[in-house]
Amino acid sequence: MGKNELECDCEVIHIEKVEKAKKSILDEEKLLLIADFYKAMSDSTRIKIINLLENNELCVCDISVILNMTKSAVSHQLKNLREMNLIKSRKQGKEVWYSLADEHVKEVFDISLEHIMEKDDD
Amino acid sequence: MGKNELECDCEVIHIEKVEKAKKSILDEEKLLLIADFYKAMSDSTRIKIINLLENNELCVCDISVILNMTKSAVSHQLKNLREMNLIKSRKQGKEVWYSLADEHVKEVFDISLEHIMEKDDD
DNA sequence: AAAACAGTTGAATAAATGTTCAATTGACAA
DNA sequence: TTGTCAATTGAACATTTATTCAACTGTTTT
Repeated sequence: MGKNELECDCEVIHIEKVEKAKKSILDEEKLLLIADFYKAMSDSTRIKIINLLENNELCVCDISVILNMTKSAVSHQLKNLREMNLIKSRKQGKEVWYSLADEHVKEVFDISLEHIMEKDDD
Repeated sequence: MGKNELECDCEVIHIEKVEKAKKSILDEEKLLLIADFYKAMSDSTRIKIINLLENNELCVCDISVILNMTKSAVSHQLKNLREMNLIKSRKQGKEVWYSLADEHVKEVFDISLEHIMEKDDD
């Protein structure tokens, strides 16, 4: 009685299954990092940028022209991607050149592309 | 004069780089699918659900108990995941059992976990 | 020093998204 | 049939997020 630690409105749960599942849960912190990692790629503008930078180093202006967006909008999204360590930048004079941070990003992108293509076959 | 096809406020672009980059762009349609795929995993509740289902088949009630959320909130997110083909369900009596749709999901999850762990080392 | 330009930033607006709440569906038990 | 419970649903609300706009940095050029 008193305050139930569960906010769930369930009567019956499968105790053993729940206990087993609880053991395989990752740290909340890690899960949040993973969610943020995906969040970085979950926007169409950002995924287009990643696609562009997969094999190219480009400046903000170039990306803006290709995506037909203002430099401001692109810059905001580049900031997002930079903060998530998905891309890196290099300043040269007035320009800032962007490229992917590492091979991991490419790997994940490619695997999800496979996933998408596979679903297309259905 | 006339309507410029570019909304970008740039004066100078790097034509060759831009042309080369344009050639490697994937179909807009595919890019949107990939973004949506990531979107499905970009929420903390949904990523927790995926983590739970990685090695377990659970019903809505179980998940609600473990995540300490209402069945309604969980059900809404399960619907999202189902519509994105990340999970599948099986009805048995009054209960609905959920599990991951296929190995791809697991793969992508594991690779991004690696990615996160690697960043931790910095 | 001043003008010009690439890029960034913060605040405001507009759009998308997650959770809550109340009502509903479908399966089982009495 | 009636009641109960697992699960789903739609609408409302609250929060997050993307883009726009205007102002601002910092670098190069004149």
